[in-house]
Amino acid sequence: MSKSGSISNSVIRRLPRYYRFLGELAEKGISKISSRELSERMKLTASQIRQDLNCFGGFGQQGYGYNVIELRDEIGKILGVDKHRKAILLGAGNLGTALAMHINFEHSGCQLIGVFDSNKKIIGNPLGKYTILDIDSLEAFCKENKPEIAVLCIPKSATEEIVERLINLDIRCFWNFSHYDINLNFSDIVVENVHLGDSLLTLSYGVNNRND
Amino acid sequence: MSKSGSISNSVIRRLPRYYRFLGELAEKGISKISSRELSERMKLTASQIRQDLNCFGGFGQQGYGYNVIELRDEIGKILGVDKHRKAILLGAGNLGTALAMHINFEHSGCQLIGVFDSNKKIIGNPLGKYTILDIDSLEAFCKENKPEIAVLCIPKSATEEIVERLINLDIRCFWNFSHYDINLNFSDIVVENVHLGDSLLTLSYGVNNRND
DNA sequence: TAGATTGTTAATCGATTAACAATC
DNA sequence: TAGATTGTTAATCGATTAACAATC
Repeated sequence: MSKSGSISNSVIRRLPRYYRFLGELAEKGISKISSRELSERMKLTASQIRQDLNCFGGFGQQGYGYNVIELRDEIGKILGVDKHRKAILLGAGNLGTALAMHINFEHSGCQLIGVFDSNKKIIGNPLGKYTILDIDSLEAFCKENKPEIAVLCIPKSATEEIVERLINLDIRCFWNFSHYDINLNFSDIVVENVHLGDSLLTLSYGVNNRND
Repeated sequence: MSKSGSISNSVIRRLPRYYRFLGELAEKGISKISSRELSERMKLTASQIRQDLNCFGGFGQQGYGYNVIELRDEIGKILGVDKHRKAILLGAGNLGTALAMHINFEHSGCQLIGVFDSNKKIIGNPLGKYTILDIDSLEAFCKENKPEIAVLCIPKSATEEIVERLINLDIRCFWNFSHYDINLNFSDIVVENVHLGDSLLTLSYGVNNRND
């Protein structure tokens, strides 16, 4: 899909934001945009935008700029939003509930097919369009449904054991909200960590050093 | 507090992780660590650790290494975990609830003093140790309590207006979970964005390109 | 055609890694 | 003292920015 072998992480992390901004432009009915215009809206340089996009191909037209919808769709394809990869969510606490209810998995290339918890008091309860499943049925469920992605909203203490079980079930992709640093000796593993505690501490640093 | 004028963002973003790892080492009763040992546990280079730490001062001892508790405490001070900056949370939906219940604000230099929502049906309800306050009382509350930080767990559509109100109330620090890109013409503003949608798309890219 | 704007190469800047003298 | 490991300088690497020829 990409021009060269591998794309730098810095570029990849900017793609979702391009995708989002272009989507908003399209909604506003703007059909054409130049790298300069886009750079002003996104507060980055036109050079960077052109460099980033050219990692994947020449999506623009000289003298004109970029077609908003076309470019958005191309970036969507690069991100894989058109895919339907099966995902399961572990941990139906407040955070797990928030994600299951409000994250648009379908528009992000995923299909959330099951929500698990270990708390007998909530197993069987509805959670939006899901029913909370017993973590004890994880193995049976995965063998039947073969999810590829696990969303981890479980406490740190439970994570190591759960990750091992998930690895044994051939799950290699993790959206990790637990405080546990997933660190495995598998080469083709994909982990996206969202460490909210670290994020708040980063804000705290900023708050305490905002006149530097 | 810092040796030189300003510390690079890359360094700052690693500090919370150092803080966390050192805390875990301390809990395990490990009192001394070298940059090499720490680098192996954290999967980064010893050079980088020494460079990072020396942005703030010489915390180690040649021939010995670093005292775990001492170093942790120093990094804590740099991050401002000993502060008690007042914060308010806007939006008591699933995500706001998750944060109010599970984030340890006190250990991150903050003090959560109020939770607001606009939904009349939930105003007055308890939320952990808080009572959900009416967003209409935001101005009165802030004038009396003078919070410095706002945690935004509100929908994108509401964010622009709320941010303007918060700015007028002298709030300059934002932990932003809304999909709205805060982009203001104030120089001393601090924003930590947590864009969960972007995060999932980044994972999606990884899932779809994991053999590159 | 002239003007605009891309795609791409070259220059700059910053961050990471390596090396080593200082020193505990 | 000898060994270990830091603090710090120098070298390398990668990412961003600038410049400009290609071209619509």
